Amino acid sequence: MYKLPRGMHDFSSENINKRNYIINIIKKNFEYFGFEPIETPAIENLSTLTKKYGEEGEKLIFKILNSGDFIKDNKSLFKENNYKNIISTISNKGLRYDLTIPFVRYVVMHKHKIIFPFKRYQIQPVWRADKPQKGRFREFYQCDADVIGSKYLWQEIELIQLYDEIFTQLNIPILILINHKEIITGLLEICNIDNNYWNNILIALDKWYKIGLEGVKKELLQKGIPNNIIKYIEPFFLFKGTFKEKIEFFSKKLNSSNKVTNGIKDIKFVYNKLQEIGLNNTLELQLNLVRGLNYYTGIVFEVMPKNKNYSIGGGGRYDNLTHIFGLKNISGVGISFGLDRICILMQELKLFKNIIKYYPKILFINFGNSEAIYAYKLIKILRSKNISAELYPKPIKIIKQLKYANKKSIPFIISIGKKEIERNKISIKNMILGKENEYDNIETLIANIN
RNA sequence: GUGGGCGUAGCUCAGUAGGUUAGAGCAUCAGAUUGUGGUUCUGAAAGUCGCCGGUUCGAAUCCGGUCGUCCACCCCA
Repeated sequence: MYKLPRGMHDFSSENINKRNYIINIIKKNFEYFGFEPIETPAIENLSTLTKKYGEEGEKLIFKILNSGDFIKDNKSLFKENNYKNIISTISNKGLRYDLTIPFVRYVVMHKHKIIFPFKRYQIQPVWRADKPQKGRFREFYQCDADVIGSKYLWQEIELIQLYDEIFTQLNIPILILINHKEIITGLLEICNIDNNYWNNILIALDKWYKIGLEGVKKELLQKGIPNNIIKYIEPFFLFKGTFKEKIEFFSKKLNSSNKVTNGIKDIKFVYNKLQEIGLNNTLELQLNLVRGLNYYTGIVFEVMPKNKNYSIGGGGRYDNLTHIFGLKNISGVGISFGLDRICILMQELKLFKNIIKYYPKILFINFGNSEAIYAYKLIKILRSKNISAELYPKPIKIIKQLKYANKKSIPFIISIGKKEIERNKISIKNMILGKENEYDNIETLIANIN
């Protein structure tokens, strides 16, 4: 039998309808918030894709083989046994890995005609050659909204409102976690922790909600972080309290660091303004929220469904991303929605109940060629009035045709046979109530079924 | 990239001390005197037991490999 390549999935129309429902709400709000759509190609040059991702990321990029007979021209190539050289000779293109890098590339390429700050959104699939597991596929959609060219915190405030609004409309109660990169790095500086340890510490912290405090401590010890340092930083991550109490605690204990002070100032600003504007969901300061080791530079956020411990969205500010593409001093901030996980979650929460199936509303029974012509004249009128209608393609037994309607949950059946044509009536059956009605013309029928 | 579970009909699964012709339910298709559904009844079709190789007189069953899948780890811009 046929198999799909690893990590690839077909989507049924039911899936698509559900996904479109979510996408429509996201898109609508993106646009209400002033973001404009762009699309970029699935394939980018490897030189573009590998600008930021580093060693680990590069392994996860799907590479596309160059066309032509590259063996003929590089006879000695495979004898070298150097994987990197071989790859760079036989492949210079790859599938995009995320939407941010192509976006930054887009901004740099089109900067002459872009009005800054540039607010764009992008909803497209990305591909990663990762080993698939729960909620992780090799092809999946990202929904990103980014602002580039403004470093003011009002952008952060707006993006949090965007999260708040969209998840409210999707009926998903969430927790919006927020943190600032400089609070953590400042803390690490105060502890005099060797730079070489930073990555390991950040990675361990990022797993907090997954493996818990003990897990994080264990991993830190394993990575060679001295126990006294763990003891020192522990209270900051354990501190329980309201948003305000946390801010006070951190700024009092860590005021020796400019970075921390700066980070707290930003967080405070965002928090206070949002309090005044008002949010439907809870905003929480969470020091162990890390996200993107060398990517984000300022405020970072993450969205978790209430009472679940996984993320369905995240983002943050990145100051140096355009820099690597040669565009200096341009700050960006963005958020992303995990479409597939949101879909799985909504299924779990049974939030798809009210989504209309896109099956035709009316099925015409096929009685034969001459009756079908008569039917099609009515179908044309119905379709022009935005009522979906179809004719059963074969003049087979009526029982069969009705069974088909049943299976597809088509609510109405119109039978135009010799009887009806002779009497100049239209007979429509409501499949839910089991009742049949007759109308003199299609206009009164339309008026009555709505 | 590392480790583990799983792979039998379209779907959910039975089926091992290795032994004739591999089963069930649901779904599908056909019929129950030809213009009205969901029920019921009868019947049919459907599988190279993921694939390749090995052990054996004989393999769905044991062994090796491979592909797919699920889970955990690594990582997640």
